[in-house]
Amino acid sequence: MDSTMMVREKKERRTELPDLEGCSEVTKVVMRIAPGPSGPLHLGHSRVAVLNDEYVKRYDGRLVNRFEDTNPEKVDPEAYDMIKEDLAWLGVEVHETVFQSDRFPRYYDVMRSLTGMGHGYVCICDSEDWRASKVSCKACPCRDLPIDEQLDRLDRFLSSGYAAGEAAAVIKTAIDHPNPAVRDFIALRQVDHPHPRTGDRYNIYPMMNLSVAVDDHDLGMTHVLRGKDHLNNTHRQEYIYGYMSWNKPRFFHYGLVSIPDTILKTSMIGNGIKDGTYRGWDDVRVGTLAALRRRGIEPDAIRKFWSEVGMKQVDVQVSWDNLFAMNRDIIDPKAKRFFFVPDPVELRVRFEGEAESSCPVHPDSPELGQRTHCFLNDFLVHICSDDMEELRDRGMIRLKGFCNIAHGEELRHAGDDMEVTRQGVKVVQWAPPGSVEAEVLMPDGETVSGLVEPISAQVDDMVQFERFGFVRIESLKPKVRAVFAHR
RNA sequence: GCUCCUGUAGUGUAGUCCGGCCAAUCAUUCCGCCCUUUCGAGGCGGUGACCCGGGUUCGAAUCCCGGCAGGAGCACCA
Repeated sequence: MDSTMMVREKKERRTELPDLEGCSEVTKVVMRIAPGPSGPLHLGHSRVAVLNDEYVKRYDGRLVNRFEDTNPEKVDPEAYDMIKEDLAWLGVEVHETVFQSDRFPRYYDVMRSLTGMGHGYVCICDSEDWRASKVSCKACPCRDLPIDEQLDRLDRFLSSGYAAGEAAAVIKTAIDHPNPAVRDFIALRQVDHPHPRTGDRYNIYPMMNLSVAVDDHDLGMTHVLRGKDHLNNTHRQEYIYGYMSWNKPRFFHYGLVSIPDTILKTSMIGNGIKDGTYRGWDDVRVGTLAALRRRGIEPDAIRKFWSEVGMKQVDVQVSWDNLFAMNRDIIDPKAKRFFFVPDPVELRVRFEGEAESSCPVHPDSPELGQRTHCFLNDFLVHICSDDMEELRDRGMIRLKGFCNIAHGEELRHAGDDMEVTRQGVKVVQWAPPGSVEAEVLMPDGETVSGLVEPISAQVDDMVQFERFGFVRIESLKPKVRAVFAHR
């Protein structure tokens, strides 16, 4: 029998997203990502960016990046560019960029229409009272005033005729809606705080349910992907679609993401930077894309990762192991190998004669050549203190690609018979003469110091420090500095 | 409290709509072994899951009912 028939073909790992419903019913798929510019993107944000981008590419659609900068107190002016960089790095192709802060008059117009149709009101009640009447399904005194009066109030409100916080424009849903989270919601509020992009030209700001519904409609969204924390917002926005007789996009809600021991909250990271806990947005301890980039995580690993997680409504607790495994698949074939010796100790070796060491730059790619070093008589190299202990305990160790070292009266070159490795002698990395100081920044923020052989790599390259892990080279001079990715 | 959503191995995921081909897929993790001058890669094998209880049915991860558990929302944040 043909032996190849016995071998079961390895199934390809499927990371394909399921088809998106409703794509056949529209002429052109239009989707969006809607970041709030309060900081750069983190791993959590990358999920919706990747999913939208994947679908838009699959269906040859259009992707809009809409900056949701409707809360002037939360906007970080630098975030606009940081987010653009993050998206570009991820390989997300944005066809159009929209700023909500350019569209305030449009939101006012829609609110006027809604109010004119009797679907909105301007409430001047104390906010506590308004909320309290809502939970007991009762209309506040403002809600049922005649439309003319509501329109007068709205004009006054829009021309700053009220003090900040005194009035708010509200959209009616059903005051006795069984779901308290869906009853009447605020659409416009007054904030006397300058906006990074519009200064003090406007002080009436839309709440997301108004601006999002208006924009999703105006920009022709066919499919909207969002976290399930927006489930009730979707219900609220559906009232606006209904009142305005707009076609609704299809909505999809995916579950929330958490990653053990990882901070994925922009505000928390921002605070940590302010109080000095973190060194910046790319501090390796945080979950920003900037930090992951610095650690040598490839955008394609992130894309594959989210494609596999998909869009289920269940909350997911994802683990770094899965992401790292995907990253390793990508970088392993192209990462040059070098010896890095953490916690180095001297190894003075008695030797007479000439020898040359030789290790492949990459074990699976011989064409990349060898790393070689020449030795004449007694020599001095460095090995890791743990391996020195092993040498003492066992009496022998092998310097990878070079020779065996025996520990007797003195340390001596013990030939390079590789048979010893079959007897359990450890093969270790070592730092030849001419090695330079190196520091590896670990994910916990600590630094591991040591020696690294002269390396033929460039800044930003991913390399593997043998028996240590994959690292990204951050600088080569005056000393080698690298950032740890994963084993 | 109210409303909504969801429950497949440690983790992620396939299967659930249209019951049988599911003694449940793939990946990762962990543990062995093989290979390899790395604790990387590769190969082989193993541990490990349909939340619980009823019902319908010849047959249920899949349909129905009831529990239970987890999550989200009830903001002049997004």
